[in-house]
Amino acid sequence: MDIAVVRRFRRSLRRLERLLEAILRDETCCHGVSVAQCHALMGMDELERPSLGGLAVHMGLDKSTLSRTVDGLVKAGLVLREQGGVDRRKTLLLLTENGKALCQRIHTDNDALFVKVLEGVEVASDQVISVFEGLVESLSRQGRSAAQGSKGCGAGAGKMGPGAIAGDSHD
Amino acid sequence: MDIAVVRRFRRSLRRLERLLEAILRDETCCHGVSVAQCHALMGMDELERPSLGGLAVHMGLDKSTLSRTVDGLVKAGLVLREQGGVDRRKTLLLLTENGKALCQRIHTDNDALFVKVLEGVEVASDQVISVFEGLVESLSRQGRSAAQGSKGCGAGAGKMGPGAIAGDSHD
DNA sequence: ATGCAACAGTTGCAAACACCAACTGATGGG
DNA sequence: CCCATCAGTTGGTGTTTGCAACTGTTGCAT
Repeated sequence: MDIAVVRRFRRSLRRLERLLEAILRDETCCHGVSVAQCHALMGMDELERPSLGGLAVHMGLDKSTLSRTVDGLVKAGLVLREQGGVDRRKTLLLLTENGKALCQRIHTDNDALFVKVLEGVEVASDQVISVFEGLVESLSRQGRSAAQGSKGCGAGAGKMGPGAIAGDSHD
Repeated sequence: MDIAVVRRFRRSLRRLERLLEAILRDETCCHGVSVAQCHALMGMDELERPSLGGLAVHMGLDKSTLSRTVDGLVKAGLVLREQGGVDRRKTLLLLTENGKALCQRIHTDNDALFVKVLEGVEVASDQVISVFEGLVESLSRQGRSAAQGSKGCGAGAGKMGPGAIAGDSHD
């Protein structure tokens, strides 16, 4: 494979990283909640009454990190911790009415933004998305052996080859 | 445009964000320098003896942030601050021999990783890259027009740094 | 030349986010 | 009954970031 092509790709990826970073940093961004909180909200929206640990795995975060993030959401009245199930260790997370409403608003806004983004690409949107999904999928596979090796980072699987790939990616 | 398609895209984007976050966090990642430092190194490799401010704009970072990041690189003997040009306010940044060598290593490793990633996608690599570049480009445009007014987006001049963008995207 | 606005960079300060380690309480096998 | 294990919380720490304030430089206009 042509190295120049790879370099182009990596450069674009760096650019995307910075763009996302900048976009995320905007305060109007999440209608009052922080970025991490917003992500957690989206995660809860995707899963069905997840446990804290389950959501942490889903999001690739440490449970302690998520625990604190959820604290904020609970304080803001957007999320409830539901205890007292069969297993009293578990807390299930669920959105309050306000939480659901906020999710809706966030979705609406972001859908609008990304419709524009997708329309701004010359290629047909479904194609763009297919390629993008394929890319993320592949990165996920490759990245697993590269990054996940170092420590038990959430999802048990891990297996970890001895740091073989040392992939920075953040280059 | 079909909303379901947009949602799929957004979900993939969230996933990518988490993946990058996780990969970047790997300590073997940057051969001893931090992620931000590594990015700065790459930026200096792309530009020709940039000033601190110039690199900050290029990277979409506040000059203060970059100043501190560069501090670390200078301490590590990877970068030199070159003063005393025509304009004595400016400091030009340049890589030392060690810095250049590190850049090389980082490039080599990452090229290897992303060759694998690209090979793992079913579509031809040049196509993947074209689509990806188009996407990043479009996001950059949309992001820019979206807000621009909200805050001083770092490097004053505005001119087009990937600075302030109002949309969430971090959803 | 002098005075002043704009610029380049540094430093002080605070916030967000992440991880690991240590801890508490609940579960369940031996 | 005891102890390893699991779920979640809390304490501590590090990185990364931005804004505000400050120093020194430059250049323009008076």
